[in-house]
Amino acid sequence: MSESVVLDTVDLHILRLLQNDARTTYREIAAEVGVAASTCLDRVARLRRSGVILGHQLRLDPAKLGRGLQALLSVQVRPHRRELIKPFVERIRGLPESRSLFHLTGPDDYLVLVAVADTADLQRLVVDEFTSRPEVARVETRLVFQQWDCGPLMPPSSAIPPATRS
Amino acid sequence: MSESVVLDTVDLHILRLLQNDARTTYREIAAEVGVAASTCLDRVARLRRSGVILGHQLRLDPAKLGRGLQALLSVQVRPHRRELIKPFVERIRGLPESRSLFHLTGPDDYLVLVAVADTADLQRLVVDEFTSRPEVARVETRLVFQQWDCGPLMPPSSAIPPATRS
DNA sequence: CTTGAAATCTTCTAATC
DNA sequence: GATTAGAAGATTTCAAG
Repeated sequence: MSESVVLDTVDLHILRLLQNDARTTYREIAAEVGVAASTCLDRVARLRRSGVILGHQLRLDPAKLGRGLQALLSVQVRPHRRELIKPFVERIRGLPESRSLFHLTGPDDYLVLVAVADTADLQRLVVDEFTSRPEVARVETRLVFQQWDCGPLMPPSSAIPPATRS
Repeated sequence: MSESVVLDTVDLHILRLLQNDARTTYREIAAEVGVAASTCLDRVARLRRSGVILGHQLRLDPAKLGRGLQALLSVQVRPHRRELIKPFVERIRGLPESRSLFHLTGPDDYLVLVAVADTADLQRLVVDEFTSRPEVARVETRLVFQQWDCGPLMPPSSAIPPATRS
């Protein structure tokens, strides 16, 4: 299902440009990469079909939407059994405050990134949606001072094939 | 700089649709929301100018790009002084393995989400780029079993104004 | 905010390599 | 099989009301 895909330099160039700005037009990409616009369309369609491209997402500023405070909640769910964790995950994903959720190794099972209005809002969230729940054994809250997104996601250089594609 | 912005129901409706799929056309949005396409264009341009919309991003599957393993690294930087942390942050952001970086409250100063090929790659990364660095006092590594993105980011209902905008 | 027209972009087809 | 150029169809964008 999630096997690695063979990408040539054209695919990589297109991905780099689109990661920089997902609204870049096929004409611009074509001019930059040096192929026809219809080829770019083809390549992007293939990258979508093969699952490399999962979707196009809008990045919003939580602070501008009245959610100026972000926090990471480390959560222990006990007992850690399927019939308990599935509803837990679905409930957390559905919270309007949740931004992303990780299932991790280590003593803390889950890490939840939340965006809230202020510390009072955070307290309400932690108490009402986490610590007061029977399946939640422990919650550790850390505030986010600052967050950075990193460079484009690229395959390791060892994974880049020498020249042509299959 | 990051003050909250007044959004009416049209803005919110547009944001919800675009967060669902950032490639939704203005015609579709217009039909759904019940305004003219040019109004949608206007609204989106305004949301961009006001900083609510930070950009359009392509979501990629790391596993398909030969980075099938993700991990979270909790890092203590000592001493925690500006002249040390700025280059640290810039270096981490520049690593091809880094996906996002958080500066946090609590004993661990930074949390880094990284995507690597396998555990050998992760070990190399941790040793070469973290533990062997003089400013890095401690690193704790946790693997990501699974990750979920949560629902659209929306303002708290208390922040939604009654009817009209300025 | 809307309409409607102009400019641009996407997408398809047929032909080529 | 992949790519191209060009045409046809959509979409975006602008000007005017």
